[in-house]
Amino acid sequence: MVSIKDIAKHAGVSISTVSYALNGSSKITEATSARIREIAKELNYVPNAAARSLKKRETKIIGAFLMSDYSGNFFGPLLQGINATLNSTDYELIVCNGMKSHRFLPEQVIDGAIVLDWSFSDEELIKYADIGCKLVVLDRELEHQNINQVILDNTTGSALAVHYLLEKGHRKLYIVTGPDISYDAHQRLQAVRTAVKQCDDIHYQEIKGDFSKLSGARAADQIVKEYKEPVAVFCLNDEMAIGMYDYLSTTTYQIGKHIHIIGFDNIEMSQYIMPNLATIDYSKHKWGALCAGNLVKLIANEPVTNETIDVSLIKRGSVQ
Amino acid sequence: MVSIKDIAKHAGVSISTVSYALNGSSKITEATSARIREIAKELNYVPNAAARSLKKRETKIIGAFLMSDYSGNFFGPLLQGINATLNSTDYELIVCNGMKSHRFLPEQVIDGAIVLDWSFSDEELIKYADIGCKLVVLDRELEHQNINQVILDNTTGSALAVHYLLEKGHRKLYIVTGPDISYDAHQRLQAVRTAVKQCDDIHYQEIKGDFSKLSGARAADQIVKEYKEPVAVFCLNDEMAIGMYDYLSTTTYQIGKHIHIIGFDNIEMSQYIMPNLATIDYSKHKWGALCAGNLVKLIANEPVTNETIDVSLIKRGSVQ
DNA sequence: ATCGTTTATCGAAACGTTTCACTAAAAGTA
DNA sequence: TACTTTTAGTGAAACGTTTCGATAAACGAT
Repeated sequence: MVSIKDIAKHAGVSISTVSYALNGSSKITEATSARIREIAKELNYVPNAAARSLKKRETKIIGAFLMSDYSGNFFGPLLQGINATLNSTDYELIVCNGMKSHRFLPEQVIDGAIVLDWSFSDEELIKYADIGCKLVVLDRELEHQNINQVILDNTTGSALAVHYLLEKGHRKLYIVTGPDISYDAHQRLQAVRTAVKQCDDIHYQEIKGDFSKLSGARAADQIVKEYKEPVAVFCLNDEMAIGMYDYLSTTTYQIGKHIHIIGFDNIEMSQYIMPNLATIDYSKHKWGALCAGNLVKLIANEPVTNETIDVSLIKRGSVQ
Repeated sequence: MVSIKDIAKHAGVSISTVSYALNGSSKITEATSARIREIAKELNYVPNAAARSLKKRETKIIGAFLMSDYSGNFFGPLLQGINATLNSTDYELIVCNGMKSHRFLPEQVIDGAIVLDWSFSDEELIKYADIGCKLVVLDRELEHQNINQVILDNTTGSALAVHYLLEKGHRKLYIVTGPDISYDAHQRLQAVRTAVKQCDDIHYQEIKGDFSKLSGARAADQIVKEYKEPVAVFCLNDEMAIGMYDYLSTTTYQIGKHIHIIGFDNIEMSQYIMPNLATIDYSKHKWGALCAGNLVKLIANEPVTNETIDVSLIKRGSVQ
């Protein structure tokens, strides 16, 4: 592997001169600078990232830690938003997943991270922040010098969904919950309970879910077994709603007639399945752009403030 | 940041002893080894990745370079397959995208890469392979000591699709092509031409596409404008077929009746849209697992052979 | 007791950069 | 001319590891 040292030898200058020249320092005269660049190109020189980051204590890489299964529907637009912002900086993005890559944070493989991943505990993230890691969290609230939050307005979202169902006259409500560790699931559920508490003439029942299609299908199974009259179901994310569609397509129950369903997230699929899935929408692109921008500022020690992403109701055929 | 040096000081030993101890060398007596580990834990020591990889010339990270827009439908299962294999090794995966991260290869940020990304030219990849990068390519053929191929059987796939349409009695065929730079698009198109050449009683027409939904919608627009009798369309990927669905839903033309459509890839969405999209399937999970396995072997300088992934026809309602 | 072996530890070099402090020559100033 | 200032370049230390070769102590065998 050709190093700066080889270039120095070829050019008959010191290695520091090469370093300065290659980094465009004005200390070096244009003539030698050009000659050095020339030689570097000839030798196919490429800087060694490890050496550079060892010395400079930065890598110009930021990581996105996303919940683990790459079920892309949800993350695609978010990552696009992140990249849209990052493209005008000198940072680049890597997407990480799985417990093993947690090491990237303390080992300084990356300069900062965007976290939407329950496999990190709050304690773990704080530990990393304590040793200087810069983090933007999308799925929890954490007050720390080195942590910024950009979170969804889950509370409003849930309220919108529940009120929509009530408005439509539904009085028999099911809710399919999310995993216990998920902050979003927790917030959404709390808001549902608050909204429901205000009406006393309704039948309300919670079914345990975990944000997966499969758990949505299971919930549908339970609902079908107990079925007596039309019901409305609020799935705490679209993925579970789709699982419910899957299951119901094997039965005679019709969505939008016997069973009314609303989801949360407005993933791409929700406007393709039939009937289209009513849901809670928010701009994933904007979310990504915002968190990336904040992370870059955080790394540069510029002031940043926590943000909340607005949500809105999307009425579609699955709720009549 | 606490380093091995701090531990050495605290333990009253040399830094080499600490290094050996932490790496579990048998040279160090268990007693001191334990004491050193103890101290390391107390001080919250974490190794510095840059320093280590500078010295060891490896990072234990492998990169997946995927075509750039994270439209997850396609890549999700592939990445899951890759991770399934990698989980039993000491490598971990990062997903990279965009021109900027090309640097990861020559700068030795990663030990190897899986490439499915037309933003790399063949020449560029060969240049990297020449300087020692280990690569598995999924979207081209490249013979090189440091490159392994795991590619799709596009030819069979296209033939299956065309014959299916012919079998169903269709004689007016459209094909929506892919981007010029894509090897897959190219191979699929060639196979279509070969298949079509064998029949002389058919009307055959190519429409330019680029694998995006939008280009599918545009193609649909053109087809509708020329419409006289029922036609069959082979979109070279599912994404474009879905764009076609989008467009046609704004018209009175019905899929499976006026316009028959088959795609390629069998992405998740294709079994949710109505009518379900006929397509060419292959196991993305297996594809991922295979290429990851080969890459790990390649890095370890074990022998690997190029592979081809089998494809199969999936008949669905979009073709009658 | 003596000599060779093994064992536990250490010192120092090396990986490829960046950057501070320095120097010699050139240029500017009075 | 004699002085200061600027310019262009150099040397060496440092970043945090790993690892080779050396060393001293402990151990066995004779």
